[in-house]
Amino acid sequence: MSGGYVANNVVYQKIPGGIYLPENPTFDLKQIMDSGQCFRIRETNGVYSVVTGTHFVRIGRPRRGGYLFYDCSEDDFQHIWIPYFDLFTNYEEYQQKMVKDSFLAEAIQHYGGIRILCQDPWEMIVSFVISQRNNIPRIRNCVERLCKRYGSLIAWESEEYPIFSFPTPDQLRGKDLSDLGLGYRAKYIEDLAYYNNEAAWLCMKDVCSADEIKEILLRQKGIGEKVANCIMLFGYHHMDSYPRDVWINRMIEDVYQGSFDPQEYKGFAGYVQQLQFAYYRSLQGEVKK
DNA sequence: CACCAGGTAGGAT
DNA sequence: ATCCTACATGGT
Repeated sequence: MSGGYVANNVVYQKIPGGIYLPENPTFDLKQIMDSGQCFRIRETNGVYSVVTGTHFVRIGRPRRGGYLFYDCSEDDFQHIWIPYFDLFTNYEEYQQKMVKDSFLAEAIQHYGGIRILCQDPWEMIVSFVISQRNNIPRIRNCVERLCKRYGSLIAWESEEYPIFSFPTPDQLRGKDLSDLGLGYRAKYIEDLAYYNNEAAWLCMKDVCSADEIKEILLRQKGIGEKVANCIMLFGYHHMDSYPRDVWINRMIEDVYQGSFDPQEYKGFAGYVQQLQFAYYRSLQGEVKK
């Protein structure tokens, strides 16, 4: 199979029931699922299910190999999933600029399939407010409970497994979130639901500078420097954002003798951060391969 | 029963 | 400005 359709420089094949996309060393769904930037990708029997907004897709690896199969329309593939997975960006270019650093060169060997997803800003705001002083499996559970309780039913992954959208500010407004296991973060999210609707958070990207958006984020209770940087990177795709959490700080101590300047990687510092985060955690035995 | 998890707010130096 | 501590919940 060669040639095919092209959208945003992405070459794909259209077949009945979905889309075939050639496999690519800079796109590994398992690595992305485990990277801690998204909390809603699930894997069952080798099939990944992904939700963004009110869209849902299953992605599998066909027997013959070399391709990923997307269970979606061509329209959704072009307008939802190519942007979501940032497929129009060439991550090999970033990687080539990173190999002068031996730790990053190793990180590419093990986690070069990570990309920076383009996720919904509001979903990132809530998810990363939940993330503070919390661990990744529990963040997942909290997000899932929120969706199940207040999101909209949008699809069925299987006969017994319904898929819910992430609840919008409108859907959360006025709700009591104290029984979802969110702990002290529930109040922050209850208040955030009043600040803006989902579309307003989204279109801020077109109206405001990155500095202005970050400033607005930092004014919210429950959002500090680290969470704001995560929202900027994963929600607003501000690739120069370099979130510093406990792992990144430990890594900088261990690997870079206490000083690392993300400015050296202008334009993709957030990608560098994700590879450092994933690789360093794996070295510390925090994640199982 | 301590300690920890992709931190932050609010108060005291 | 920088340092300190409480903070909900669930898992080792």
